[in-house]
Amino acid sequence: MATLQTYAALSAHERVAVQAIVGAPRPVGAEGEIVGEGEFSADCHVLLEGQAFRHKTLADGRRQILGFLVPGDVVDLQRLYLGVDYGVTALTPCQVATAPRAKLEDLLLQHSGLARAFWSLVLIEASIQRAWMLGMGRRTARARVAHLLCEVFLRLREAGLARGNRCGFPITQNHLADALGLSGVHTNRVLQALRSEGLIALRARELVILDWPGLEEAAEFDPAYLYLHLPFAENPATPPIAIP
Amino acid sequence: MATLQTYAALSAHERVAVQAIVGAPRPVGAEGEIVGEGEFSADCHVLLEGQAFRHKTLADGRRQILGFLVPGDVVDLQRLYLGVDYGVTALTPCQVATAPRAKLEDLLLQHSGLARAFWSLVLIEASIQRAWMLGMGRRTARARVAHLLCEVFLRLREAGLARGNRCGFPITQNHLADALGLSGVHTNRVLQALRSEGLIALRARELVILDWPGLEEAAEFDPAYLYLHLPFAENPATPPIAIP
DNA sequence: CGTGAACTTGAGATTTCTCAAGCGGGGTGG
DNA sequence: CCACCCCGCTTGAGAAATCTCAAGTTCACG
Repeated sequence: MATLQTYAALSAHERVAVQAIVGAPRPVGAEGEIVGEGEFSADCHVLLEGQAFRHKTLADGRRQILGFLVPGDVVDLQRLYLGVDYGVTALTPCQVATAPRAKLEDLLLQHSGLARAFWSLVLIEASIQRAWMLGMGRRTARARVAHLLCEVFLRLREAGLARGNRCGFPITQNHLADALGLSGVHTNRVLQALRSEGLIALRARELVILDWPGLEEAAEFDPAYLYLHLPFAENPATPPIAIP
Repeated sequence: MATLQTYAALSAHERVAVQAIVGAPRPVGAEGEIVGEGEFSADCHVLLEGQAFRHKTLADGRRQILGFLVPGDVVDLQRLYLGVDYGVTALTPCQVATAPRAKLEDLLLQHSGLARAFWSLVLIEASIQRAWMLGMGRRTARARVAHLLCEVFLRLREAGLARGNRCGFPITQNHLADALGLSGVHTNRVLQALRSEGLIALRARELVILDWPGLEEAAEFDPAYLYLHLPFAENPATPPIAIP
């Protein structure tokens, strides 16, 4: 809800209308399946708490991660008019709310503010997908890794999950590899390079941005494609905090 | 319009309403810019005739093609609520219609059939993008090339631009390379392999599918993600036509 | 303390890239 | 009507990036 309101001013009436169709949150454990790959459901889902990722798998088991979800993201808006052709898996314990597809459709037809907000959500999702395509097709491994770290950090911060220049980071190196189209080994080596250059610290499921401008430069990162509505400063402060 | 109706039954009233806001078609020559990268416009555009592609470019000039457009596709639906973060370039001479963004938005709020049709368009576009991500991240060069050929052929056929097992193919090998995240040289070598295996013939801007089942297998292709509304047979016939 | 998942490291194998040069055909101006 | 030219395609060969396989190592957790 917080997220929806970011993309369009919702009237009190609209907020109530949404709450009226949303079912009780369902908890999903870490590693748990939020949506099975290709699974049917009469409900759309919203991630209220926790982090998750969307993925597709090839016949031989190779997996591609299609995106990471943070609290406030709609898990399977695609179901509004089509089926779902991917799976969604929890990275941390999650709370997932449901909304019946048909009722959600009615809501969008009746409330222009909601329609606008949901349109923005899909369009931004598509925009992020295009940024990933550019990265996988044309960026070096180093730039790709750096770019994804920038993206995840900003999105987590927008979701209120960062403290200063650090955030929880439940994404393993193999997840990163599957998201970037790299092998786990190579991803590991690139991360070590970024660490040794003093750009980041990453361990124990926590990411620390040590040099944001440097990381942005390594990634050729421009946050425009995320369409963030930054209530904070444009860039995360690179704080005068000593490396632990 | 033909395309829109594919995804939702439109009433006569709705069809008239769309036609009322669409401006005169604008011709764009081959290689011409339909939408400049990041360019502002108060109009959304529809490709009426011709073929085109969406692309993004990195600072050093490396280009990633994000998708190919066939007649009936909306060029920049993203403009409905966001700006556009890519360019669109014509592959062949095109006719492009315009619709003022604000009027299009009103239309979608007033006509549920239109809303449904346009929602389907974005959702399918996003689905295709995910399929490309899977390919770029996790498929071999050979499977990637084969997959794209399958996709383009089916989409052109749906647009009425194929005759039997052949279609015009204005996409150069460098375009394919930029779409697949490969180099031009390597793309060339993969195409030669597909030719020598008797799967395709590709020359003089025409693609001939010689062995559809074989090509599908090479690509691990499943057309579900295209959400085609095939009025024809499920698969293109692999005809008993001799290789020219 | 024991354990397992995640992370590291090394080394050789592949894929894919880059550079560089030549070929071909169909479009066009003479 | 034909020769020329350019763009797209083809080929070769060495270089670079990345992968795979196979062992460790570390650390959070029970």
